[in-house]
Amino acid sequence: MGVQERREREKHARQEAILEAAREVFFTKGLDQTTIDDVAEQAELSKGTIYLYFKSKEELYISVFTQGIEQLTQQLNALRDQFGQRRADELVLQIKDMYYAFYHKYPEYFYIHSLLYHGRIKGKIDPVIWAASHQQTRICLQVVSDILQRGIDDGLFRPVDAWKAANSLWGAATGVMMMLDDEEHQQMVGMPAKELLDYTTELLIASLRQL
Amino acid sequence: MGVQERREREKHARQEAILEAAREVFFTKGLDQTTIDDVAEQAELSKGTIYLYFKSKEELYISVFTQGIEQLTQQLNALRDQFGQRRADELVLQIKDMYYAFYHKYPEYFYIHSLLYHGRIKGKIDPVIWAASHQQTRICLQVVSDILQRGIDDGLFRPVDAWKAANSLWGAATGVMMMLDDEEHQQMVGMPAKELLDYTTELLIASLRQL
Amino acid sequence: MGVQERREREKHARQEAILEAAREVFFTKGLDQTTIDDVAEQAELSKGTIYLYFKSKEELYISVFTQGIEQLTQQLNALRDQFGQRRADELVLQIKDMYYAFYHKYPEYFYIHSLLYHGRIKGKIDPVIWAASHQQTRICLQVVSDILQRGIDDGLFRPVDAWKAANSLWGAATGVMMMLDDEEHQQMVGMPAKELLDYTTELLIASLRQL
Amino acid sequence: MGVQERREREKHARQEAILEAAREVFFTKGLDQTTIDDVAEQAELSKGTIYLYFKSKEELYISVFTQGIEQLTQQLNALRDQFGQRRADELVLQIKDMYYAFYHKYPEYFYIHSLLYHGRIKGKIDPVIWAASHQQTRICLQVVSDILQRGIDDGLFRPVDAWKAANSLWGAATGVMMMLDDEEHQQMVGMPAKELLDYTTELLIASLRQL
DNA sequence: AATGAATGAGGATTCATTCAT
DNA sequence: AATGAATGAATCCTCATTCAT
Repeated sequence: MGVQERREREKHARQEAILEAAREVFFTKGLDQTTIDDVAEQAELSKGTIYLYFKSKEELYISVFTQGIEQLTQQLNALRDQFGQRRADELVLQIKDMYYAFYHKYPEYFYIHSLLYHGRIKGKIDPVIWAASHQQTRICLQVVSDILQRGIDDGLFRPVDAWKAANSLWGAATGVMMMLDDEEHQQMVGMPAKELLDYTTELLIASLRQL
Repeated sequence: MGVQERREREKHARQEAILEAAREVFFTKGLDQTTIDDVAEQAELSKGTIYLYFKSKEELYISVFTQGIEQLTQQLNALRDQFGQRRADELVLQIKDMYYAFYHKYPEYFYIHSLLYHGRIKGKIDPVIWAASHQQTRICLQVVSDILQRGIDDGLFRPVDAWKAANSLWGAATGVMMMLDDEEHQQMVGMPAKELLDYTTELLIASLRQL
Repeated sequence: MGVQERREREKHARQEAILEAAREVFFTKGLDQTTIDDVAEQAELSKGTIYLYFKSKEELYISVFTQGIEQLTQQLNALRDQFGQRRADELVLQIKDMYYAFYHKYPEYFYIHSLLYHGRIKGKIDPVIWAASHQQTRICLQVVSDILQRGIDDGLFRPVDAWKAANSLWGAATGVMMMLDDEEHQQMVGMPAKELLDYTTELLIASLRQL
Repeated sequence: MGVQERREREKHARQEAILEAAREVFFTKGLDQTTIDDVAEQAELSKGTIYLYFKSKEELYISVFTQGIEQLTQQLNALRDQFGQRRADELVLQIKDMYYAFYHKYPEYFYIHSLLYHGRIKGKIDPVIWAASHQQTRICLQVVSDILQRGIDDGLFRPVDAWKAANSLWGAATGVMMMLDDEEHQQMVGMPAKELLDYTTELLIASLRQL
C-alpha cells in the first residue's frame, strides 16, 4: 500500500524535476536550439528517462509552458480572494506587478506564440495537454476581466466591455515587456521595461476611469 | 563602364529576388524550420548561389527583417510629409492602420524578438547589418514620437514625454496584434485583431488628449 | 513437496502463456520489428518477467518456432499411426493439407530461414534449444519419408529415393505457399495458394506413381 | 553539352556503385541488421551521399531487389530468342540452371518475401518503384509460361494450364533452394541444393510430358 | 517471483556549408 | 557567376537489458 503511494510520489517528483531542468535550458536556448541531451544533462538523468516521462521534445516544452501558466493562475486566484478588501484599480495594478514578475522569471513564455504561429508545435503534442494550455490562458484573462467588471459595478470605471478591456490590458502589457526584452532595444529606448510597463498601464487605466 | 553598371544592377536585382523568396519561406516556417534548400527552390536558384549573396542563413534572415522595416520606415517618412495637412491624432491613427497592414503582411517580423533574445542570431551575422537593423527600428519610433510631439505643441495632447508615449503605443499595438495572431487564441477572445487594436489605441490616445 | 510441484506447474504454465503471446506478436511484426514491450503487453506481464523465463529476445523467438514445429510433429506422428489403415498416396495428401493448415496458422515459421541465414539468431541462443529446433524439422521430414517408403514397398510408387522425394515434396510445398503469401503476388498469379499447392502436389505425386 | 551528358553518366555510375555496395551488405546482414553507415562505408562514400540517391534504407533495399530481378529478366528474354532453336523442355531446364545461378549470387532475393509479408517495407517506398518490382516478377513468370505453352503447342507437353504450371515450377524451385540454403539444414538433408533442385524439376517436367 | 524505472548504445535522417567544375 | 554533388556533424528517438525494491 505504502509502496505504491511512495512510487506515485517519487514519479511525480521526478517529473517535476525534469520540468524544472527543461525550463532552465529551454529558457536559455529556445525550443529548437535545445537538445534532449541538454535537458537530460541538466536533470542529471539519462536521455531515455526523459522519454519515459514525456513523449517528445515538443510535449515537454508545452508542459513547461502549461506549468508556468498554472503558477500564474494560482497567483491570480489568490488575488481574487481579496476582492472584498481592495479597490479594483488597486487590484489591476497588483496584477500588472505580478505579471511583470512572472515575465522576469519566465520570459520564454512570451515567445511560445512564435512557435504556435508556425504550427511548429501543434501537430506533435497530445491534444489534451494542448487544450489545457489554452484553458489556463483563458482563466488568466477571465480574472482580469472579473476585476474590471467589479470596478465598473463599483462605479470606479466607465461602463466599458470588461472582457475587451482585459484583453487590451493584457496584450499591451505583454507587448511593451517583450519590446524591451532585448537588451540593445532597451538601450535604444532608454528606459527599463518596468517603467514603460507602468506608464502604459497608467495610461490605459486612466482611460477606463469614470471621469 | 556600362557593363559594370549593368552587372551591378543585375546583382542587386538578384539579391532582391532572393530576399523576396526568403521572406516567403521564413514567414511560413520560421527561421529554424526553414532550410536553405527551401529558399533556393522558392527563388528558383541553386543552393550555392544563395551563399554567393549571403554569408549564412542567419544573415539572410536578418536581411529580410531589415528590408521589411525599411519599407515601414519609408511609409512613415511619407506620412511625415503630411505633417502640415493633418492633425496629429489623425496621423497616429493612420500609423496604427499602416502598422496593422504591415503586421498582416509580415507577421514574422514580430517573432524575431524571440530569436534575438536567445542569442540565436547575434553571433552569426555581420555587425554592420545588425546595427542597420536596430537603426531602422529607432527611426520608426522616432517618427511616431515626432508626431506626438507635434500634437503636444499644437495643444492637442497633454505635455507628456513624447518618446515614452511613442514606445507605449508601439509596444501596446504590437502586443495586442501578436496576442490575436494565433487562430485559436483569437477564437477564445472572440474578436478580430483589428478590433482589439483599434480599441486599445483609442484608449491610449484618449489618455493622451488634453482634457 | 506438493508445493514444489505446484510451483513447477505454475512456472510451466506461465512460460506457455509467454510463448503464446510472443507468437502472436512475432507473427504479426517479425522478429526485428517486435519489441519485448510488445510481448510483455500482449502477455499482460511486465518486461522484466519475460527475462525471467527467456534469456533474450532471440531465444524467445526460437522457442516459439520450436514449439510450433512440435505441434506439427505431433500431428504427423498421429498420422503415422494410421499407416495400416490408409494408402500411402492418401496419407501424403493428408500431410499436404495438414501442412497447409499449419502454414495458415503460422506463416512466420517459413520466414525463420531468413533469420537463420543471416546468422541473426545463431550466436544469441542456447545451443541446446538450437539443436532441438533442427531435430524437430528432421522428424517432420522423416515421417514423410517413411510414408513414401511405405508406398514404394506397397508397389504404389516407383522405387525412388524416399528421403530425396520427401525433401522435394516438402520444399516444393513450402515454396508455392510462400510465393502466394503476399497478397499482391497472389493477385498477380490469379489463384489462391491452396489451389497452386494442390496442383503442385498432384504433379509431383503423379511422377512418383508406378506406371 | 558534353558536360551535362558526362554528369548524367557519372550520376548513373554512382547510383550503380551504391546499389552494388548495398547488395553486398544487405545480403550479408539482412535489411534490419544493415545500417546506412555500413552501406556508406562499403561504397566509400559519406552517409549523406547515400540519401542523395535513395530516399530511405527501404527504398535502397527494394532498388537492389528490383535491379536483381531485372538481370534475371534480361537473361530470360535472351532465352526467349532461342525459341526456334531449342525444344521447350530443354529451355525449361536452362531456366532452372539460370535461376539456380541467380539464387547462388543473390540468395537474399528470396527473403524479401518475409519483409513484404510483415509490411515492413511497403509504406516506406515510392509506389512507382514498388510497382516496378512486382512487374519484373510477372515478366519472369510470363517467360516460363510462354515456353511451357510452346511445349504444349509442339505436343511435347500435355495440354495443361501453362500459367499455372509455370507458377508451380517457379514456386517449387524457390522452395527447395531456400530449404537447403541453411548450411546446417543442408547437412541434415544430406545433399546439395543443386541436386534436390534438379530432382524436383525432373519430377515436375516428367509429369507435364505427353505420355 | 514480479515489477517497472533507468540506462545508454545505436541508428535513421537532415541540412548548413564547401568546393570542383 | 552559377551550379549541385558531397560531406559529416548533429539530433531525435528506440529498445534490449539490468537491477533495486
